[in-house]
Amino acid sequence: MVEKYDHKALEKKWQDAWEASGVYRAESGASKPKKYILDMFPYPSGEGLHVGHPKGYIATDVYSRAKRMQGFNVLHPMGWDAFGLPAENYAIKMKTNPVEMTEKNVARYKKQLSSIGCDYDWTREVNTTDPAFYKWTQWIFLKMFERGLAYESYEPINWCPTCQTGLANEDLEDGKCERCDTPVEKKPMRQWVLRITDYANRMLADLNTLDWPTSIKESQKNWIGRSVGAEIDFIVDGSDKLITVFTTRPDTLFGATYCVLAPEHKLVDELKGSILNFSEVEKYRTETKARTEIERTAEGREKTGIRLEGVFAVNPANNEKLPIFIADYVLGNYGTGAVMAVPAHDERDFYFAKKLGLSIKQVVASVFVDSVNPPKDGAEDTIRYGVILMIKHWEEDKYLINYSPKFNWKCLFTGGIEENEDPLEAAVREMREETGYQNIKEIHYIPLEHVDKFHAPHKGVNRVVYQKNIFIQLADGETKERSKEEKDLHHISWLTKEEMLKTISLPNHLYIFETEFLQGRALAGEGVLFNSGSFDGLSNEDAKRRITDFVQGRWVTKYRLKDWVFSRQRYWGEPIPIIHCEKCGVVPVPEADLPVMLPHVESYAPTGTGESPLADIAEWVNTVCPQCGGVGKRETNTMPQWAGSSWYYVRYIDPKNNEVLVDKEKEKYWSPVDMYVGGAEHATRHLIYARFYHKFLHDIGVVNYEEPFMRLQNVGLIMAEDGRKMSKRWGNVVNPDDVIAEYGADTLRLYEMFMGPFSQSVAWSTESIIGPRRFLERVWRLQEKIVTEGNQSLEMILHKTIQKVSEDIESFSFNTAISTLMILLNEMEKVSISRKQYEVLLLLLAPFAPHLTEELWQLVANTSSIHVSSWPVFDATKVIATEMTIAIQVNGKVRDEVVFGKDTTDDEIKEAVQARETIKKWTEGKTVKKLILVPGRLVNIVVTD
RNA sequence: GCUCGGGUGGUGGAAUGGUAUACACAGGAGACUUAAAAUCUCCCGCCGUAAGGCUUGCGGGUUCGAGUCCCGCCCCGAGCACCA
Repeated sequence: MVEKYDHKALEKKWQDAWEASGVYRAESGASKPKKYILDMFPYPSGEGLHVGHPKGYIATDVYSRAKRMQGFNVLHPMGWDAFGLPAENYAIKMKTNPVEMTEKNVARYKKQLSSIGCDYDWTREVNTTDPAFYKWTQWIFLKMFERGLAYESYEPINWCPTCQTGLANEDLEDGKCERCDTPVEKKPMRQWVLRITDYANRMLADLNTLDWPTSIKESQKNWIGRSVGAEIDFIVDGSDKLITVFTTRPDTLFGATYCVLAPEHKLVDELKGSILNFSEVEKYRTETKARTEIERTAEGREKTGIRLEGVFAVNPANNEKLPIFIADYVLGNYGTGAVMAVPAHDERDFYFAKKLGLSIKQVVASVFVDSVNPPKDGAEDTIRYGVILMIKHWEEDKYLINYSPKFNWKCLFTGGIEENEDPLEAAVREMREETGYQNIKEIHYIPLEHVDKFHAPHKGVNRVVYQKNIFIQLADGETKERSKEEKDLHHISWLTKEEMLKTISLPNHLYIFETEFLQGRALAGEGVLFNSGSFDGLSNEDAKRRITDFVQGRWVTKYRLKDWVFSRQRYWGEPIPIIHCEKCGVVPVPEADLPVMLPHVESYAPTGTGESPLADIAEWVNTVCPQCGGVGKRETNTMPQWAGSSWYYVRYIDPKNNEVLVDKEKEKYWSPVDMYVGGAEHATRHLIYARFYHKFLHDIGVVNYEEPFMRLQNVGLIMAEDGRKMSKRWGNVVNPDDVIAEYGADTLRLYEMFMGPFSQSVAWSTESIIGPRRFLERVWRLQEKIVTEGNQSLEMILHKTIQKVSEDIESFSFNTAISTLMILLNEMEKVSISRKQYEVLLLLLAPFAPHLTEELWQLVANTSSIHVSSWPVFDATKVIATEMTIAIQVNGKVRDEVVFGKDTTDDEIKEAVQARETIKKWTEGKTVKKLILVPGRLVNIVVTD
């Protein structure tokens, strides 16, 4: 009888032993292939960990242990992202020093991580608040400054009135501060900005080289927001001023009916003298400024704007004079801050034009291709002009449907326009011929023309018909008798609007009918040009370039991504290493003087003046200008929390180097990160910034590779049992210390990996954790069953398990790896096992349950650690089956199964399955039409009556 | 609105176009026990006494065969969004 599984004693024992022996230390420059496995380092908060936090750390621990056993030199470090607002706010609230507080929190985090059994190489620990570390954060800033990538700006930025600091675009969520949910204001102030937009294109292009989740790549694509279009100059009539617009639809230039400037556009001031209603314009601009971003972009908000009276823009395509507006639906900080408005083909311009009664001119026609008689390749295109009529009843809200039995169409009425005929006349003529009705109360164009394309078989040509769509309301029910031919061709009846929508069978006719009821719509899609001078008939895609060239426009690429607002008016961050000198201006701190230490202050509270608390410390602020030796003042803004986290992973490679940021040879060996694990919420923040930093470091020769993280896995949240997020506020937090005390670290680890797919969020279950615990106890008790001669039939499942567990760990499918181990255990319990067989189970389980397996490993007479032992090798010859189970289907339904020897021929199988009584029952009296045999799997007998 | 990802038992979930519901939890029955816990054995998608039928959000399609592929819709989650 063996001892009971005592997780408490055993976990403590091995954690101490591992620490003493340093088994997890990574050695640079070893001859072995490397794996760099990384967690997103935590911000050590005062609240400690809940069970959700370690999920990702357990995963990298499992992965790194497996990789070490598979013969890799593994780097698996951990550190602390300790600067930032939460620590500072907490320090203010608790009236403590953030430095001391950080030390205390780090110690607590480290203890908790160790109690989970994580295999970190603590000799490489980094901390962003350590001057020896932030020296290099400042150094990178200096290098960016040198290259013009860090610059001062006075543009209005996002200001959080609660946190009392400026914020980057990335720090907002729906126009609110991501930290405290306060709506941000626009505040003009001096700030430091990083030119991240210079890297937009490379960051977008290189996404293709990364093995990252699609969702993260998509988020980054959306965030960078590339769009390709044209810049086109409109001359302001009677002046030398130009309005340069950016558009992705230069093909619609002939349809431009007005121009819109952003309210803050500088041209408004330049044209002041010519604008007749300037005071009104000023009023509108003031109102706009007062609106927050949220108000301005609120869903469904009516478009507002005001015309600049007395000035006109000239459309370079046709020299038409167009009115100019300012409107806040045009943004000052995107494109050129000015647009050409094409209401027929842009939804926003359409609503604005409708509201202000501006003209709408269609220049692109949708093309509808007939599905029954599509145009034939090689046949000649002939152009025709036609009308399509929507006819309304003289009293009721009913419409005339045209049923053609010959073609089986249920549609509107159509006809051709004869030479020199007015389309409206043609419409009336066709109506009288086809319906017999005579008198008209109202007739108007439905404001969207389109093109129909089909093949006319009797002529052998393809027809391209430009259709004008026309609405007619009858005056009365007077009819004239139609010809027999017309009567046969057009069966007519009155339907309600709803019935029409259900009945009309041609998509183009349905489209016309709907358009009339919407009172027009913007056509944003593809089509062919008309009303566009010599460009008529071109596809709009072809027309884009040609019209841009025609008006000497420039083909350009724009990004949604904004430059990174990099200064914070707060205490707890890296000081920006800049000195302001009255004589020399902005002067960088010499490299030799780094780090610029963060001084101790009496009060950390933000000043709210746009200056950080550092500004109050005269002895720190006042310094000497390194250039002229005169009076200098230090920059008092600090860096955002993201600064340190944008490059920390490089420092783990060479954490103690005082000469350079990282030794380039060591960097070459360890980089890039092979596996990076963390939350999806970092998609458009940390993961964008770090890629930008890395590319910069590559450009200045500090690192060897273009991208920092080759593979990324997202960790799904662990929710509380009530389905909500775990939070003090809800009182639903589960503390890992309690779980470890009751079930042990190995059970916690196994359970968190078994809960479900790794990247998916799941609710914690107090009930389910018992499963993994029972499993470990059964593994523990299995040692009693070891005999000298193990069961040979076990070899097959053993090797299948080796293969499956290896693959599943590689793909982060830990839940199925564990279920495979459970299946193996179920099988092993049924038979006698050898020591070697038991050891395979232990080795495969070791990454998940490091303590238990280490103990058992040494109990069954091994002396070295299981965690430096070799991973079991999969032997394909061991999994060749001697027999196969064949399922028998009749018409796709499983009716029986039979076991055959592996050498049974196909013909033997086919014969045998049909001879079975269980199958005859289903095939009797029927003809076997077909027999499908899937080797090693099934037979499907297809029968008919 | 655009772009992704997803929808399978009571629950968490599994499934290269080839026996849907593996593995686990919960539940039920039994064994051991004075008893309970722990452990072990068996049952466990739905309808049906059974034979059998039905079942992967809904509706179509391709196929000998569809959770898986294609088309249309509904719902949930994520990112972007007055971005011209």
